Amino acid sequence: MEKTFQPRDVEQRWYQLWEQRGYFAPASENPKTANSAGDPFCIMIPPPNVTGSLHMGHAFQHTIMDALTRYQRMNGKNTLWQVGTDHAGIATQMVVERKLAAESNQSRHDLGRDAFIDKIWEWKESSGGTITQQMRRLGNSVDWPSERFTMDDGFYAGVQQAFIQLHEQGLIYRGKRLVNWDPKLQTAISDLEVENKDSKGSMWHIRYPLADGAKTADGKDYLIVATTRPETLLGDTGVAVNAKDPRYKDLIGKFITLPLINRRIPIIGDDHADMEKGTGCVKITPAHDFNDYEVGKRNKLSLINILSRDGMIRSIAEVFDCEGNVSTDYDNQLPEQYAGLERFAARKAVVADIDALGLLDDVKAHDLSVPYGDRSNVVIEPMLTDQWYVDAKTLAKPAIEAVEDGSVKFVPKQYENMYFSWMREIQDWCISRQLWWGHRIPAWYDEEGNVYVGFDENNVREKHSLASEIKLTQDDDVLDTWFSSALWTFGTLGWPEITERLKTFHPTSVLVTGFDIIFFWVARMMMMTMHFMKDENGKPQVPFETVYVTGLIRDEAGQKMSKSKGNVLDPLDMIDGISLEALLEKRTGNMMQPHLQEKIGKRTQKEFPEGIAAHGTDALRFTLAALASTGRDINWDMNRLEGYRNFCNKIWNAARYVLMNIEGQECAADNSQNYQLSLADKWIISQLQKTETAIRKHFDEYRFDLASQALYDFIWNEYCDWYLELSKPILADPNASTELQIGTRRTLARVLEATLRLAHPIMPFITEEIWQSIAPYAGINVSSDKDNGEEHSIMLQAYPTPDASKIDIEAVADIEWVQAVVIAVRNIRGEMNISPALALPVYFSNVSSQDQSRIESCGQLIQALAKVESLTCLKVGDEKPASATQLVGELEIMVPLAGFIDKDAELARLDKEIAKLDKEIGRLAGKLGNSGFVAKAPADVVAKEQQKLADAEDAKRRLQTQQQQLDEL
RNA sequence: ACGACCGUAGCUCAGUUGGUUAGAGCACUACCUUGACAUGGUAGGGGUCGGUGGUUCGAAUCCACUCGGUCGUACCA
Repeated sequence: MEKTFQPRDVEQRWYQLWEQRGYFAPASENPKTANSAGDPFCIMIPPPNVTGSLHMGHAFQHTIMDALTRYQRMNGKNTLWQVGTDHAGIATQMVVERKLAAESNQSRHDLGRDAFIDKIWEWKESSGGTITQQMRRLGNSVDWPSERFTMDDGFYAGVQQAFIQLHEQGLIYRGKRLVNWDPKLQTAISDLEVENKDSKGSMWHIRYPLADGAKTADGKDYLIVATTRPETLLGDTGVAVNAKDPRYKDLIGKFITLPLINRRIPIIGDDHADMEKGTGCVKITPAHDFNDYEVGKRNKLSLINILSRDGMIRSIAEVFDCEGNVSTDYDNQLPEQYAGLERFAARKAVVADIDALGLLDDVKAHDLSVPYGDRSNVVIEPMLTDQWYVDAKTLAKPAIEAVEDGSVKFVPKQYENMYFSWMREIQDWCISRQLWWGHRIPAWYDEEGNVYVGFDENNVREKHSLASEIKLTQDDDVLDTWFSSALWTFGTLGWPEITERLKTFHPTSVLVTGFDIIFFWVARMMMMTMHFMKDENGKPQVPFETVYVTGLIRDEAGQKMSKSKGNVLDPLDMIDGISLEALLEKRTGNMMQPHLQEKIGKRTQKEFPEGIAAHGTDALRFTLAALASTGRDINWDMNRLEGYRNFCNKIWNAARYVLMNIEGQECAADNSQNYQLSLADKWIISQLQKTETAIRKHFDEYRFDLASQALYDFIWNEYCDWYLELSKPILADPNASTELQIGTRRTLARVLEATLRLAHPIMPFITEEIWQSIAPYAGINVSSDKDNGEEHSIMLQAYPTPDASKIDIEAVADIEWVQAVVIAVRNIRGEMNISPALALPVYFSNVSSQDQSRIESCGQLIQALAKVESLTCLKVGDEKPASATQLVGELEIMVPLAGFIDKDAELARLDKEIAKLDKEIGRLAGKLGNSGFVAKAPADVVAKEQQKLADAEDAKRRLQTQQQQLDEL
């Protein structure tokens, strides 16, 4: 074995082997294991965006999913980790558009829809594999042969089926509504994709002249409305006042002459107008504001759309009545000076013209939050368009109940509130998008505008008995990407076909995802799945039983990782390492905002002056697991990664030690040899059982941080620090019995072997690599026997199960005593600055019979671990040498001064010890002196405290005696 | 404005239903190349658990208020 662990050498070798041998497939589909396949366990991957590459958040979630999958696979479950990618409508379309523009200076319109979609597929074939390769590097045990893509034929058919069925059931409808419109991408987006940003703007107060000579109560011939978007006045169809407002209530039913355009619009009474707020008068623009839209509907106001789809002022407005039908109630001519003006330029022009007319009453600075498209980063415009909607309220009902009654559980639980709050106020879901890349809406229109829904044109004609001469055209729009990913859990398993997999693995077991997509994805999967999937009794099936919600991975300063901040870390760079030059290129090359380049470069240089060292996949995974306390964001810490890389090396070297000592030696692998277990053997075996219990519990409770901690603690602080050291004196002792040495070798091998299995779900590679060498010494045959098809991998071994009968309480107590004595001697050595090379004579006094027998049975261990030259027990009455003293319970441990201990140093050390005890005694005495405590605290607690006080007082007394004696010398 | 979460050692984080002297890793100090490992060993230093008040015999833990931070939702004529 190499002296240090070299992850690069082992990782890919094992991954390829696992994949080739089909170890990731469900046991039920492997002829060798089909009969013994246990209960199903299934995780659906949140499909990564096909345009993307894996970031630290993926690495984190994938580590958790893989750990769960491997853990359950080793527990004998029939496991499936279903993999796939999402077509990511807008994102992918934008990537390919940009590429097209860069390469041939063409737009997608130059190319045409079909040719453009071909381009996307080409691009997907050539670059869509990035993620899957990265997942292989992370060791993810996903079932590759069944990988799905949301635009695959089978999945596509499922999406169409879902749409058609929902439409037939009246749960999908088409309507003219206000939507969030992205003028740059020219599509509707959902309000979840809108990001509200605070900004400083103005509030313009505008005079609206009253028509027909009407006057306000105080004699004015105008009303004042306030607005942050003055250009929308071109679309005003009313002014609202509160019907209770004494200032204006008499004006209700009268009219305003809209400035600039001389449109005669009614004054209406509506509660939307708040008497306390502003002037009490509100301009109503139903086609360009969500609140006004509702007011308009209530008051039967017309809708006037003044904007084109790209956010320019139209020359001719679109006028509709309150039902959305084309109307001639108003003149559709808009002032020509604004025609074709971009909306923000129009704002300026309108304000200037109003001012010129003397109608600008006031302008005030105003803080407001402005909606931006999260992809396009332009201001979103409420826009009146025809769109398809899902009746979300109906679908949400059972989905809410499933969480209420515990059919679906969130971990941590508090996310259920977030889910409820959204689901209970859910609005109908706009599912059409004006894009080319996606699932095209399976709806056709005849020339009268009648809609027919079906799988394809023929199917539609047949279904509706349409003559072949009737011309049909398919809807141009595609479905929201989340519509298809809402079908993910059952669509990937073959639905609408009822496949074996669907029957076996649905509902799935656990969903691992970020809190940021609970609304986007989790809630929608709940709605769709429960609508389409029913069990044999017709009861809706949930998509998954548990939702494990992860936090975000942030940088070390708690900042979100983003390209524009230049603080993004690539998980593969943690694994393989990267030079500073390459990292700089990665962070600053090909930037959308070149002006940030210098800042990011400097920051990177400062943070990683040497680049990043290679740490290996196992260290990365262990770090992520160790930081995964539930539901909390993680501030990434390179130092922890380094610490856990060292941990990998520690395991490696422990294995090296074990192999060095068992190779070519008898270790009772097949139990054909007699062996005897030492106290140390029994102790480490006991500790192993406890660790197994703890780690299983932690996995079952999704506490990967605690599982990692328990593993780390056992391997480093028990197995390496103590057990390996305890094994040395036995193996090195020429007088030790053969049986005892065999027992030690056997324990070295078997405990390590079990520990590797314990660690495997988190650290798959290093455990497999070592396991292959160690397992034969633990009685496991690992050679591939092609004839009977036997193949061995730690992946397919059983997860360790604790055996309470192997816990030897006495051995544990004995070794803990040994540890205490060894630490006592080491403490003296350390505090007295005695060279570790120097073997010390040690005296014991106040020796109980139990101490006596322990000294006899374990003296050799103490000598070896504390570097002690001789052990001498003093009898009662024997004169104690002048020495440095430590206490282990009643037992006094002494290292004589002669030769190596400075008297003053020892006196000072005793002072320190006594001061510590004094503090303790004071605290305990105070507590026990409190009558309330003694009277009310449980008896065992009081007794415990009393014992502690007595022990501390006794220890103090003896240290003081010691101090006195020393002082008198 | 409302809600959720967070605030524990220099840094990143644990701390189970209230009950040893509040833990870990990294960093720090001293000593050490000892035959698994210097990506290491041994010993040590470091925290009034954001603040105030309360409940309790006892509070990092429960309650109220408060300060700071993150996120979400709402409002924004």
